[in-house]
Amino acid sequence: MSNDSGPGLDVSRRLGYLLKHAQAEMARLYAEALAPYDVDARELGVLMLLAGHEPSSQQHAARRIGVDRTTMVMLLDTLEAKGLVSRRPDAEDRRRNVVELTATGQDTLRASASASEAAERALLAPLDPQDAQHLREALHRIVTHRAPADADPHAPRRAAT
Amino acid sequence: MSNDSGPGLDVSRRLGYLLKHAQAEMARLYAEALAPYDVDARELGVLMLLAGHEPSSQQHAARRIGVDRTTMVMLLDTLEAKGLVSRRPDAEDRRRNVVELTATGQDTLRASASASEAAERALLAPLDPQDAQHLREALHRIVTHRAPADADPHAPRRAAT
DNA sequence: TATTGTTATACTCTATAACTATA
DNA sequence: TATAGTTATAGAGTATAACAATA
Repeated sequence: MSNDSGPGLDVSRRLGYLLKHAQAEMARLYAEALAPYDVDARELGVLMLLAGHEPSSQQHAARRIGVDRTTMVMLLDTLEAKGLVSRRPDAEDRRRNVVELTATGQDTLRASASASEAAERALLAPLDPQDAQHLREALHRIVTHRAPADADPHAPRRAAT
Repeated sequence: MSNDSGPGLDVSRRLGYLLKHAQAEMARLYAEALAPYDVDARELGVLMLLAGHEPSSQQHAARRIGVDRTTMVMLLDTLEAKGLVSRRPDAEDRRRNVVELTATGQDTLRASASASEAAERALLAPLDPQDAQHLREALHRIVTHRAPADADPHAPRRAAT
C-alpha cells in the first residue's frame, strides 16, 4: 500500500486546485465584507466600472467584466431596483442605454469598495506585503497575457467576474 | 465626465477578478490538454488522489478534494464507466467502498498528469521560473492558511476542486 | 441586414433531502 | 442511533435563442 508516485501527484499542489480554492476563499471573504452594503462582489464590479471613464454601452461593460449581455441586463436590473444606477436611452444612438451611478450608488460604491479592499487584505494576510504585491502582479501578468484588455467583440466569452 | 476615482477602482486589478480569470484560463488550458485522454481536470484530481496513500473511503476522498459525497459518487460512476477505477465493498466495514485505480486508470493517470503539468506551464509562461515558483508558494500559503489540510468532517464545505 | 437591449427557455452544476444497508 | 453510499429533487447560475426597436 501507500503507492505514492512522487510529489508531482499531490492534488493540493496543482495550480488549478490552488487557484480554485484561493478564489473560493476570496469569494467567501467578499461576501462577508459586502453583506452590510447589500451588494455582491460582481455588482460592486459593475459599480466600479461605471465610476470609471468607460461606461459607453451595456455591451461594452459586459465584455469588460467578462459576462454576456443578458447577464449584464439582469445585473443592471438588480442595481437599478436598489436605486444604485440609472438607465436612459442614448440620444445619439437610441438602441443603446447610458448607464450611470446615482448619488446613493456613488455612496455605496465608496463604502463597499473600501470593505472589499479589506477583504482582499484579509486573504493576503498570510503573506508579507512584498509577496502580496508580487502575487497581484504575477496574476495580472497571467491574466493580461492572452486577454489583451478589451478584446475582440466577437470572441466567445467564458464566465467570470 | 471621466470621473475616475483613483487606481483603487480599476476592476481588472481587483484580486477577485484576477483570481477568477486566472482560474478560468487554467480551466481552459486543462480542458484543452486533457481532451485527448477523455478525462477532465476534476476527474484527474480523483485519479491522483487514489494513486496517493490516502484512498480509504469515498467520503474521505470527497472531503480531500472539496466536493460533497454525492458529487463524489457521480465522479466515481463516470470513472468506473470509463474503466479507470474499480469499487468493491470494504471487508472490514461493508458500508464503505474501497476504490482503486485499474491498470488503464494508472496509464491514463500518468499520461494525463503529464499533459496537465504542461497546461500549468502554459499558464505560467508569461512569468520567469522564479516568479512562477513564488506564485505557487504564495497561493499554497493562502489556501492552507485557513483550511488546514484535511479539516473537520462536520464543517460545511464550499464548492471547489 | 446588423446591432442593442430585452425576455424566455434550457442546460449545467451542485447542494439538500430522503432511502438502504450496514454498524 | 449513526454512518457510507446511493438516488431523486430542487436550486442557483449561466448560456442560447427568439423578439422588438433602432440603425
